[in-house]
Order: sequence, then C-alpha cells, then structure tokens
Amino acid sequence: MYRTTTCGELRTEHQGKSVTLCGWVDSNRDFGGVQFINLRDRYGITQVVFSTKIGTDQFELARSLRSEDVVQVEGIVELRPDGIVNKKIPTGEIEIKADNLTVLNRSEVPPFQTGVPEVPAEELRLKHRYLDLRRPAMQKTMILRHRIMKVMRDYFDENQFVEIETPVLGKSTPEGARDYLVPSRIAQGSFYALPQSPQLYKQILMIAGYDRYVQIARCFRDEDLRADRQPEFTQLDVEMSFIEMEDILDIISGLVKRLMKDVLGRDLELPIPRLSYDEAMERFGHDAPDLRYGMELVDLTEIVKDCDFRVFSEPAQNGGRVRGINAKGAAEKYSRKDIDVLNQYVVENFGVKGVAWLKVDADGSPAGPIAKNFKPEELAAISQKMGAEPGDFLLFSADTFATTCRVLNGLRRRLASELKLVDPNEMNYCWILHFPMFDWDEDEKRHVAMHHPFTAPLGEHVPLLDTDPGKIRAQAYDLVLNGFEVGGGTIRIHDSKVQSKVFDLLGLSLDTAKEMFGFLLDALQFGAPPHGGIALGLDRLVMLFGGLDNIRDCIAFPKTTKASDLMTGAPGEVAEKQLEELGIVVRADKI
RNA sequence: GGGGACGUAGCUCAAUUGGUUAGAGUACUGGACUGUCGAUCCAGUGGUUGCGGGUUCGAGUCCCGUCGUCCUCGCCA
Repeated sequence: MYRTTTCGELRTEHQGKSVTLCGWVDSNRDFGGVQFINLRDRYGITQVVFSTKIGTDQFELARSLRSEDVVQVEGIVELRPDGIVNKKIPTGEIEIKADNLTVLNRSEVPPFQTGVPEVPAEELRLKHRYLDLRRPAMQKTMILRHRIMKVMRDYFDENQFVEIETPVLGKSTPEGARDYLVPSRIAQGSFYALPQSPQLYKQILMIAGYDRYVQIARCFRDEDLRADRQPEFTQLDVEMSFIEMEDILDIISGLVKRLMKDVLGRDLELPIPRLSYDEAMERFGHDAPDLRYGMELVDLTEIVKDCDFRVFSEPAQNGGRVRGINAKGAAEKYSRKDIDVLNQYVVENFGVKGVAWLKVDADGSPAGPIAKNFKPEELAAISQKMGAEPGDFLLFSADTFATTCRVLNGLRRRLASELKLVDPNEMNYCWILHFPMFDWDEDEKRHVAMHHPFTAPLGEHVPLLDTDPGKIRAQAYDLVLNGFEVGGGTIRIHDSKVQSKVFDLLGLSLDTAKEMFGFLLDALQFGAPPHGGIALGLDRLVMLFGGLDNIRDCIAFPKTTKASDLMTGAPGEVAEKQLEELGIVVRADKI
C-alpha cells in the first residue's frame, strides 16, 4: 500500500497516529539540523519534518528533495510546538515527524513553479498542461466541474430522465456553424461531420418515446475562438415530450436552484426573472443582458427628431434610432483622454464614426462639444428622460436600431466594468423569451432561421407566416447568467403544415430539406409527440460558477485561439499512407 | 479574413524612450544555519532580447516581413 492518508485530512485528533503519505514536494526549507518539506496532493498540503535522528543517509536524501519530486513518507502525526501553527492551511496545526522517506520519482526542474501566486504565461501553461493542472487553482476548477456534472446527473436521474449517448460521427447538415469533417476510408470522398449539437438525434429520441432525455455531450464547431468559445465544448443537452415552454423553464430553473445550493451553498429564489427578446434589446441592446447593474438604454428618437444636430436627426428621421445611457456620477472619472479611448473603442469595434457624449454640470445642464447643437428645451428633455443629475456622464448612439444596440451594449458593459458597478459575487439569472423566428440575410436576400428550422413559432404568430414573417416570435428561450448566454432552446414544430411553410420561407425546397435531414422528416411522420428542449453550455457554467474569466481555464486540455493544442501539437501532419488509405490527394501547390 | 496588445535569463518583470559590458526578484548550483512555512544569510551559474531582413556610427528600443500567445470585429442555426 502506497499511502494511508492524503495530504489534506490530518488534524489535531490524529495526534500520535502512524501514517504514510504520498505527494509532490511543494517546497523544502533546509535549516541545517532540521528540514521542513511541504508535501502536496490534490487534497492539500501537509508539513513533514526531518530531523537528524532519521539517520545520515535519509537526512541527506531529504536535503536533496526539490520541487515536484514525488515521494512517500512514513511518520507519526505530531502537534506543532506552541505558537507556530500555520493558519493558512487546514492541516496547519499538525506535522508529520518522518521516520522513512522513499523517493518515488525525481522531477526535472519544472518550467514554472506551481506553488507561487504568479500565474505563468498561458502559452507555457498550455504546453506543460500536466504541471498547470497540478496547480491548486486548476485542481479546484476541475473538481468544481465534476461537482456540477454530478449534481446535474443526479438531478435529472431523480426526475426520470434517461441519459442516452448520440454519435460523434454523424452527417453534415448545412445551416449553422462550420462542421469539423472526418473523411471516410470505406466510402472514399464521403465525410462524417462531428456534431455541432445532438439536436436532430434528440428529436428522434422523442419520437422513439424516451420522453425525458438528457446527455452531457461533446459538441464541435469549426469557427473562430474567443475567451468564452472553444471549438470543442460540452453541453448539457435536454429534450422532453408532451411539454410546453413552461415545463422546460421549470425543470431548468429547478436545476439551477439545485446547482446553486449543492455546488455553491447558496439559495436561489425562484422564479428566475423573464424578459422578452424585444424588451431586452430595447432596454439593454443585447439578448444576454447583464442585470447586475442598471444603466439601461433610453430612447431619445422622438426628442431629437427635429433638432439641428444632423448626426442625431438624420437617423431619427430615416427609420433609425437615437438612444443613450447614463453613467451615474461618472463625469469626473472620464477625462477627455479617457473619452478618446472610448471613442477609439467604438470606432474600432462597431464601425461607427464615434460616440457623442454630454456631462451634466453642477447646475444640472448637460455640457460638451455637441451641446451647442441643441435648443435648451431639447437638452432639458434629454436630461429629463435620462434621469440626468449633476455629475452624470451621458453617452449616445444614433444609427440603425441594430447598431445602437451593439454600440450601447458595448459601452454599457465597458463602463460598468471600469466603474466597478458589478458585484463579482452576485449570480444573476434571467430568461430571455420569444426570440425572432427569422433573421434577414442581407447578402442572400432571404430569411434564415435564428435557431434552427424546426423551431415552433408562438401559437398566435402562426398566421404571420403568410403575411409578415419578420414579425414572428418563436417559442425560443435563452438562459442568461451575469450577461453570458449559458443556455438556449426551443419548442419544436410537430405540425407538418407549419413545417413546410417554414421551409418555404427559408427558401428550402422539400427536396433540399429531405436531402439535408430527410431522416428527421421521415421520423416526424411516425407519431412525433409535441416536444422541445434546451442545451446549457457546461464550460461557461463552470467559468461563471468558478468566478473565472475565460473558458480555457475550465477545460482540462483546451485549444489556443488558433485551435491548436500546444501540449500534443494537434492538429498535426499525418503519414502519406494514412492519406492514401482515405483517398485524399494533397495538391502539389499546397505542399 | 480584418483590427489591436504582447514576445528580454528556466519563470515573473525592468532597461531613464536610439547610446558603455542588457539588470532585479525568483528558480537552479555550492556554502552557513535546529522551528520554518513565499524561511533567512553568503557566493555562483544562467541571455542568438521569438525568428529573418532593413534603417543607423550605434537597435531590446525605429521600419518591413514572419512565427507564436492573448483580446476583439466578422463568424458562432
């Protein structure tokens, strides 16, 4: 037996106990006649004391220990002498008086130290991920991730859900993200696609009668990466039959409450607040608003419609919008230089000419370079509508509705962060409901599905399929946590007439649709129950539950922004023979 | 595909804005020390300043290219 005890569990009540510990050397403090080794494993750190009484050979061996050496220590649990307890660690009241030391394995000098506060460069961490994952902060996150998955599985099991695995090698279905493709050796020239989500399979499972399905599923999307986006990610995937939207919201609300309780030990009051998509865009300019702070968007279109300031009046008269946000009391925190930075930010990120702003003077009147363009009563109206008080900082966007949304959402988030309006401990959930059914694709001059082509419209909007599809709102819902979309789902269409109309609007002929997902269309004709579902992004949930700011820290072996794995070198070249077997010919000009 | 930041000792960073032999902390090596816990003290090793060009009397510093990491727009049903 290698060990009797981990490095995190010994306390004063174990005094006198004979134990054997294994772990990695965290530090070695050598005092000549006595040495202290901090021994680390994933459970914690325990101090081991070596005195000269152990014998010269063993003492010299202990002296030779260096960071990350793997050792086994036999010894007796002793209380530390009076007054020299280490309050920083849970085992700080005891230590192990070593009787025997075995070096199980030496470590090379590590490329970075695991036990210091400084976090090494991410490139280095990813290259030596085995060392990075040894850092207590990473171990905490991996264990948090496990806890969340465990609570999820228990919760769904208790609610009669069945976890069913769906294939990783599937069929490419266009629309949506770019697929990762896997060439078929047996059918040369044909390809499998890795799933972007188990969407179609889980609908098939509903038709097959598994009325409550769940899966913690790996999904793949070959798109560019972000701080909160990886090409390979994990979803909690759920689908239910004989249900309406409310049933999905209920079951997921219950899950979230349970996660808050069991993982974070915190209470979550239900119901989770709800906003319609239209309201979210109106009040926050985004479909995943962060509700931990105010600074809501205020519409000023009517007020400025006939003003002399053409930057405002032109969009207002031409179907656009003029809106603003009020950063309360922030006027003095933003110098002209700071505002230049904000201006540069909106120019670079949103392709607009700049940001218009006003600061509210002590007498309550808005001032700034653009103020002279307005009549006093216009300024007063703007001021009143925005609830402006002395010291407030007002920012404006005048453009199309969509652009004002993007600009003001960006500014709202940025200012909230800079002004520290966010309580980092708050966990703020909301549901966003009734997403538009279709987006208008300006390039292709056609409607595209906002979610997927099987999303059901709101019942009362079905007639609009024939008259005004752009106005249709879908039975689609997103779960938002602290301004991040952590989940989304829809109720599916199970009426074939409605389904054909939707295909029509999307410009999909029945033949094309059949070619793309004929198997689902077939299945829908053999007794499909009313059904719907949702998927939650597990990696993002872990990120938010762990108070982290990037998704790579929540994934054991993540990819870089160029989608490579710095540890293994994937993606890598393969032998010519492998390509030959797959019938893949590399073009000469690419070699 | 576009925009931006960064790249200096094993690691984390500095280098007075183009000027002497590129420094510090830490790690590492050797030494001292019997109660430390990010131990301390003494000494030492350690550099193709990512790579390739260019400008200059002179480049870590400026310019061009390239590679890598990160942030971001597009993209992500």
